[in-house]
Amino acid sequence: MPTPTERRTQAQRREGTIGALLDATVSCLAERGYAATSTAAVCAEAGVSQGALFRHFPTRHALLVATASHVATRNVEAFRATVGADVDTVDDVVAVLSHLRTIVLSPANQTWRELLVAARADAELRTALLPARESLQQQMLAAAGELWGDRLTTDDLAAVLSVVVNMLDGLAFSALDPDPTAAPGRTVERALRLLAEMIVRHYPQTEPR
Amino acid sequence: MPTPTERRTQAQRREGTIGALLDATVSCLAERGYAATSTAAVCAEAGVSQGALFRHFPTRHALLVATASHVATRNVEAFRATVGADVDTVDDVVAVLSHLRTIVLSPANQTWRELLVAARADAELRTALLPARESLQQQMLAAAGELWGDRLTTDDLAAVLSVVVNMLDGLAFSALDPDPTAAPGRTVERALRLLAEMIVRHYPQTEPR
DNA sequence: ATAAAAAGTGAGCGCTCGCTATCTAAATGC
DNA sequence: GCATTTAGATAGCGAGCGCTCACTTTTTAT
Repeated sequence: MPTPTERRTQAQRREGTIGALLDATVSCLAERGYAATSTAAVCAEAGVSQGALFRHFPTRHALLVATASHVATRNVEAFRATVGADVDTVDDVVAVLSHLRTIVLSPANQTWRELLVAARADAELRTALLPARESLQQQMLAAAGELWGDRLTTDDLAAVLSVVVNMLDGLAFSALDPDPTAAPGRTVERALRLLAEMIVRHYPQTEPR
Repeated sequence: MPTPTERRTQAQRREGTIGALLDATVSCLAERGYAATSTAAVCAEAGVSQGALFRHFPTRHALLVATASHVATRNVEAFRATVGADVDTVDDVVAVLSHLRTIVLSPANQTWRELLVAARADAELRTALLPARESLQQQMLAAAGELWGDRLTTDDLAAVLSVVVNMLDGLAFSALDPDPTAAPGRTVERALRLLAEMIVRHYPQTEPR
């Protein structure tokens, strides 16, 4: 006799399969890419039938948009978690940048980037992703403000944030190798340290606390 | 009677259609994205039949790889053309960065980036693109060395190049709007100027010429 | 207990994909 | 001039795509 599968309410069943589908979409996008994330692949990964998918999401587009906002909240939470340590020396900034880099290389961020790239050629997806993009940027700015808000103006903060996250995103795009630490020549580490040095030199600490 | 179509050698015909196919692939990738760049779409854009495509390229993969090296040479040429002006003041560096940004947003670079993203989920494409990637990076480093080689060591040059091009690539990925100049708040311009200021402060000019 | 509603299944439809086979047109070697 | 080789056109094949529909299973309301 198989396990009698304890009773669940309809809301619980619904929530469960929707969550499984969203998680499956995230991992599919992160490790197979946008084109290979077919509805069949997602359903296989989630362990449900295609009919179940199309009951909760009217179209593939809707599934992807829902996944986008799903990972967007995760991403901003991961970013906020980075904030917290004091950053005074160059080494402190290097540590923050390295930590940010691992976050940027996480599956959730890979997923987000994959959707952003797909949105460039897809007007519907682009407009659907717009609110999440703006909210994400705003929340990241707010989180950064809690860390360095006493040293930089909001404009400067936005500028340095743009430099840092865009550089890390660019690195993530050009880092095709599965093992990013085995980069030849350590130019990435050098670049991150250079950026840290430039930042602390340009925005020296106001005074020791 | 239709135009009698002046006589061409077989080599000329071959070269002509191959060039048309490569150019069509570039524009398709740049404005429709990787997934929508089907063999039918490329042939329609190039004005040839599918049979003609598969005569010269055994598979879609081969067409894309050929297109990759095609645009790679264009990109390094465009980058070299940027080198030439003296860069002493912050405004000079800002001008160079802005020019680099327009290059990075060009169709040839969009194509290259689209292929890079697709290569992340495609092992064959990834290995096929590897030599072009390395040669591109090396040539860009050499070109940068001609401009700033007298001020920076090779390692420092590689680091600052990594920071600059990765940030510009990241900007290109997050710039989904067709009109990049109409960005809200001018944070991009602020970020570019900040980066320029940090660079000239960190690497001051040795002496006036 | 039973009817209604919601959740989940799986076969399959129309369509487009990359690619092939068969053909005609054009250039080349003799 | 004629046979051979090369370039290009066209129809269509098998596979996979997003998605629908008739159906069963599970929960809910009475």
